[in-house]
Amino acid sequence: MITIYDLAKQTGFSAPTISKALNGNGKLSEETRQTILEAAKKAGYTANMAAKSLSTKHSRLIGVILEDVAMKRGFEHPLFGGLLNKFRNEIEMAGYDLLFLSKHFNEGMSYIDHCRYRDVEGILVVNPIDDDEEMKSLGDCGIPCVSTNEFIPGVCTVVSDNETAGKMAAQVFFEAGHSKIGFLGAPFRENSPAAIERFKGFKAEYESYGLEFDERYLEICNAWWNQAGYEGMKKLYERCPDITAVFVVCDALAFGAMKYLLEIGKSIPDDISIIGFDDDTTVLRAAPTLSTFRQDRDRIAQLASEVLLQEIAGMPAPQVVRVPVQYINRSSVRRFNRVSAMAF
Amino acid sequence: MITIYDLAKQTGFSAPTISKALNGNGKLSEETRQTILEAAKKAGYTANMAAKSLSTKHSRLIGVILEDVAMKRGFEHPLFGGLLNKFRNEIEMAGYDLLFLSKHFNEGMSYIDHCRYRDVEGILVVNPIDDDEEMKSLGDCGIPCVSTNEFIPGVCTVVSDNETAGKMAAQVFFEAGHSKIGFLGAPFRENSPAAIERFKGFKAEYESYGLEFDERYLEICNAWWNQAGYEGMKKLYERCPDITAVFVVCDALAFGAMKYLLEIGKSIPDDISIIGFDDDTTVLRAAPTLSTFRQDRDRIAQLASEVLLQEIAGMPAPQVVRVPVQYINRSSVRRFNRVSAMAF
DNA sequence: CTGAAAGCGCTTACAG
DNA sequence: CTGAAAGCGCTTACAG
Repeated sequence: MITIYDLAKQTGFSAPTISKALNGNGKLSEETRQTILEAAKKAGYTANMAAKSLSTKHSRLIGVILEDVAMKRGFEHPLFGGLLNKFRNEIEMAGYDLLFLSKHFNEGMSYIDHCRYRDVEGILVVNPIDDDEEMKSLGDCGIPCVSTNEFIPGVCTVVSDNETAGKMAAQVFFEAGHSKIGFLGAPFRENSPAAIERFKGFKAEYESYGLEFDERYLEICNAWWNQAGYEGMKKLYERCPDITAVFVVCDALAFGAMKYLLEIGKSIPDDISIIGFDDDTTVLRAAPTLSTFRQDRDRIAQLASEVLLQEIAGMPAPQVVRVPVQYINRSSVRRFNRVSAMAF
Repeated sequence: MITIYDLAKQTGFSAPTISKALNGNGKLSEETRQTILEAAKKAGYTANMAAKSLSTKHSRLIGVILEDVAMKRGFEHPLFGGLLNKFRNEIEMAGYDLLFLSKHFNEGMSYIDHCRYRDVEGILVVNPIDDDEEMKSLGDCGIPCVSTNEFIPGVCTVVSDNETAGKMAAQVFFEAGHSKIGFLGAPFRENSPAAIERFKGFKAEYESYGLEFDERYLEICNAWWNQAGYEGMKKLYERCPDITAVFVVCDALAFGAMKYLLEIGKSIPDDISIIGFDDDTTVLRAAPTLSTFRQDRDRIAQLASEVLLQEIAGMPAPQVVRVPVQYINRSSVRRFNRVSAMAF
């Protein structure tokens, strides 16, 4: 391993001068800078980040909270995997590396201790454990922080515009001639906007048509996973067999719901129309292909990295950044003809 | 941030003594060790890894090569996402953190330079770019290395027993009464065992029944992705409409193949049976559910981490470690009755 | 424009 | 069993 001192010897300059040349700061004659850079290149010099980090207090590390227990699926999450790809690219362009925060060291080191241990400069919260007490203190731990789902006090959240999406879902169904529309939700957790906000928008739009939303048409599944969608759909359908459409709060649940409906001999969309949420990478595999709202993973990741980098640079961050969602019409929504549509 | 010197002042011992107590090495009286540990706990002391790393040359970092360009899908890969979850857990239990190696810094830093930059102690190669020249030198870069797919000179590969799986696929079909069996492959790349080995086993088993495998029944799709499976299946079927079964080299391709077959009005498995490979997390969503070979992500990850940790500890590694694959029978294979079966 | 000195927080021989 | 000294590779004021 070759160091700054080796370069110093080779070029005849001092270590601090080498450092300045390499980092492009301080005043140096163009000539010596060139000499040094060439020597560094020739020698195959690579800086040692541990030393840099120790003396500058800048580790160039971004901590990521991404859990894989229970229904959290770590890298396998259908939304967060793509988001992380993009976030990683953005952050690397800025010279940072990702470091996954963990509580698995020494009988349960906290996330914040892990950050101190590695001198992490910023934190991306993707997927914390439900109701993790530590989340409450993240906002004032002194490390810049951004979240891409959960609301955390004092932390900027970059998240899809769920409420508008909920409204759009209701609109799509209304315009296609539906009026008996079910809502298949997931647990309404205070800090997790996804399910609550989508329902809020959906209900508001529904009622803006002068109708009252019957709470019997709302079924909250007990998780975000296929089987929960299957069971939720069963309950909803058995309670309200008159529904002609269902807005499902995520694609995974929608697949479960479709499975149930197909099993009992219903046709989608002829008997029952479905709209999902996420635009899961595998949506195209199932038949019928699911109409859904695409969450813009790339945009969320990009904005999250921008906000975080700005915070690291000392600038303030907004409390929430909303990212528009796109409705993708495939083949799970039936359009009634004009007459039927006017009939409701 | 509290340091070892703070603890030294508080307890009256010297910095080296604090260090020994904290690390549990060197000879120390049980009493002073306890005093120091308590003080550290009380003060909320967290070691600084940059300093540790600089003085010990041990970063406790494992570099991971995981690309997301082209058909590589980074965190979204259906097999590698789960593998990484498990690998991450294993490696964290051993006190290491993951660090994703990148070529995105300073106009194209190499993986190896990235490793030196961060003092990475070991490398996991999950998903390199095809024919990356740098892979050739990885084996003798001096950093312990393990691969979970690609064959790399001088690097241990932990990988599914593809050849046996290929044999099993042929067996399953034969036992179900099929004899006109197609093979839908993916690019045969020299260093990438998946497609080649599965075909090799399949063909060997096929021929062990005294039949000759007609190369017209082999179709190589041009990628590992749905659309390629669709197109490959179209070619294969148009060339050999007499097939009653197809072994597809991965589930993603199988979904595309099934889509084509369903579109032209074929029934699966009544007209054509399909066996896939991987056991994609979303296999259950499509109808019919795909019979496939489950690659044991957890076991591969666990063995890879064991091998890597051992290498780091200075022990030699085997060249290849094979992990058994499990056939999962779902609903995409038709069983002919005994008479038909005897007829082939 | 360039360099000598000191420091970042920790560990490693080596004394005692 | 405990501590003084030196070093890991780099950077930051501060002189000159």
